[in-house]
Amino acid sequence: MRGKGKATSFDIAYRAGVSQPTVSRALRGSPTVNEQTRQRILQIAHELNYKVDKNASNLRNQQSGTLALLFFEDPTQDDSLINPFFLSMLGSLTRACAVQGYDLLISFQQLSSNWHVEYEDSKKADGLILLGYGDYLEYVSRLELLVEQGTHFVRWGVVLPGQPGVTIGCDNFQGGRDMTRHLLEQGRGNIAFIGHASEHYPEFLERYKGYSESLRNAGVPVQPGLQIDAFTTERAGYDAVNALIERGISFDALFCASDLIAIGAMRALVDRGVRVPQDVAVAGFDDIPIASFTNPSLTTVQQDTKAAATFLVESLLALIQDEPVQSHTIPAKLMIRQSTRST
Amino acid sequence: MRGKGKATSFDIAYRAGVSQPTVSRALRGSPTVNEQTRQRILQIAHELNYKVDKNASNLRNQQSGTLALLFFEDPTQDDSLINPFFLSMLGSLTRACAVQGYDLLISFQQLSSNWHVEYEDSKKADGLILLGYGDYLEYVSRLELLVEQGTHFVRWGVVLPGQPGVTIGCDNFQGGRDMTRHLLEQGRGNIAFIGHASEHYPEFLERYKGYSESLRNAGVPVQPGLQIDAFTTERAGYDAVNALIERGISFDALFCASDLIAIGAMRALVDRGVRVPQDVAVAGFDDIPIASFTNPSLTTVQQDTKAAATFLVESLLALIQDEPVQSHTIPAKLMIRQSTRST
DNA sequence: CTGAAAGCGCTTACAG
DNA sequence: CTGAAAGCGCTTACAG
Repeated sequence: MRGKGKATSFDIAYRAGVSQPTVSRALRGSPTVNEQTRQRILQIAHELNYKVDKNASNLRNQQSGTLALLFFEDPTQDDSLINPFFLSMLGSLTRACAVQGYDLLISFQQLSSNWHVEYEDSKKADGLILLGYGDYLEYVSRLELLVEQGTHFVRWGVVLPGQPGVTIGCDNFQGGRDMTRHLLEQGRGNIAFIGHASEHYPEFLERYKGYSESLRNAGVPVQPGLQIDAFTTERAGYDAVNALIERGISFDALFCASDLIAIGAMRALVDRGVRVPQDVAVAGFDDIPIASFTNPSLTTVQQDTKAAATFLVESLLALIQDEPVQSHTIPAKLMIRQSTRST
Repeated sequence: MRGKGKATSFDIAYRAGVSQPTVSRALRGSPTVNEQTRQRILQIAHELNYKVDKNASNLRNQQSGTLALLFFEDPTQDDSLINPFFLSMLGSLTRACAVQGYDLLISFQQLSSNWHVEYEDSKKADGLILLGYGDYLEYVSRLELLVEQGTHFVRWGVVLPGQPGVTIGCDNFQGGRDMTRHLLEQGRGNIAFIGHASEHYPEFLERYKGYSESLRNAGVPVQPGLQIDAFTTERAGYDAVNALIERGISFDALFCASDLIAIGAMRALVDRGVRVPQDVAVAGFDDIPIASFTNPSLTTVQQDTKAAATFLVESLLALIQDEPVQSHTIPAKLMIRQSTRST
């Protein structure tokens, strides 16, 4: 049935005894095609295992039916260190795209590369989804450039006033606040915060601000010495806890800015014979799949990746259709497990 | 500088005072273009922020410059349960594609869908990379169909004789054998195997066969009661250990067919007050990033995802160029950590 | 070294 | 309801 090349709409037209444009119309569900004719065409298309050539239709339509996910990371990061949270996002995004009939092109970018000019221009994608970690202050200027260029994009991050483009994010502040309140309720008075708390990492900063607010509300002083920088890796969490202990800071709870940090932190505690949660409660952020299977299971803040992906994709498609789109914050949800049980 | 639409090669030709084909040649590095002319064209292209329209060039070239990663899974799987091992593979694949100048289109497929006919036909991808888990016997017939159709594809899995298509896989047998020998050397005599051991899941089966061989070599009888089915999730590992204990089977080591299973298994042991590794040694397979941060750190078998991705992509590109390609097995590497320390 | 021409496979006004 | 025509932006023989 199939010759050397794949069947084209001309092949179908020939067999159906109609013109090629009629085939195109029938296949695209145009209401102007006679129902019998359409049925015949669909039948033949099926027999020939015909698929519309996307390159041709996209060229003609000046679009691609594809969204590009640009996952960017610091150059220092290793492939295998990708935060499982982003994997969940990736899975959810792929599904959200499929629901809308779009393909997802994925590209891992170093922050150093010029990802911000590559994609839409080459017409491979109708819009960009930006996801990842790295120094916000370094890439915010690129966001401005994207806006200037008229590139369609959405990003996952913290919604800030005056920010270029559309951002979808979880309510990091609320998550940080709720978690800290929970720790206080469990009778913990010396809560350390492990993670960066600067404008370079706005998500972590928001979590820290939520933490600070809850402390203040409870009349507990916010001690700068209880905060220690860490990137979102197990290694960083491990090292941070050791550094904290070596500084001679005493604490009875660790609020870690991510689950990976928390897992590394728990490990450091255990290695020093500190019991979790009896001696020190540990909490994370993200609710990665492994969080309920650590030992003890990890109390954390859930970011709803399914909702996030749906918002990201729908917002991007709206942008592509020149509809007005607002940044949006998704509520965070406390997941209380064993690692913060009362003493 | 830029009007309503993006710049095309005609815009550049106009400004450079040459014909459009010359622009195309200059941009593609044809040696027949005058060097001065080329420089002028490159300069103008840069000024106009020109990018070749991939839809047009792909249509003309009858190719896409894109590889599609079809990640398939059982319908029961949840987005968030994707094995971190596949994330590592994904990261490595993306990089391997980038090295070759290809984009990677990613698609999550249910085993039930007809992923095997969608991609190459619609010219969105020049070839397919198949990755995932699920019942091998269910999809092997689809592989045959792919071969029949002349679809270019490679898959990650177990290399078996007479198998359709090209397969790249890790040496699961060797990994299983080495790990079991290690456990025996640590003085463990009652090693349970947690994971499916049937032809439906060839990777697990190979690991089980390696396990069996090491036992036999050591004169230890292979007891069917010491094997218990489990999919590759923490939950399955957790449940399997409980089932094993409730069956009244005694064991002093668990060789888990994946790290996720091992993590769930360790959790189940701890919940019952069994000490790891003092009472029971636990080993996994995959060496996912978290393996070195579990408590105790997890002894496991490393699959080299960077090598795997390189083989997969290079093999696929060779297939696309109609070069002969062989299936290939990559050595597995023992990673000994705390969870299997001698008692 | 360069240009005029053809064509990749589709979609959509336009005409009937 | 359907067809003839144009054109999306490129690449590559072919001719000079």
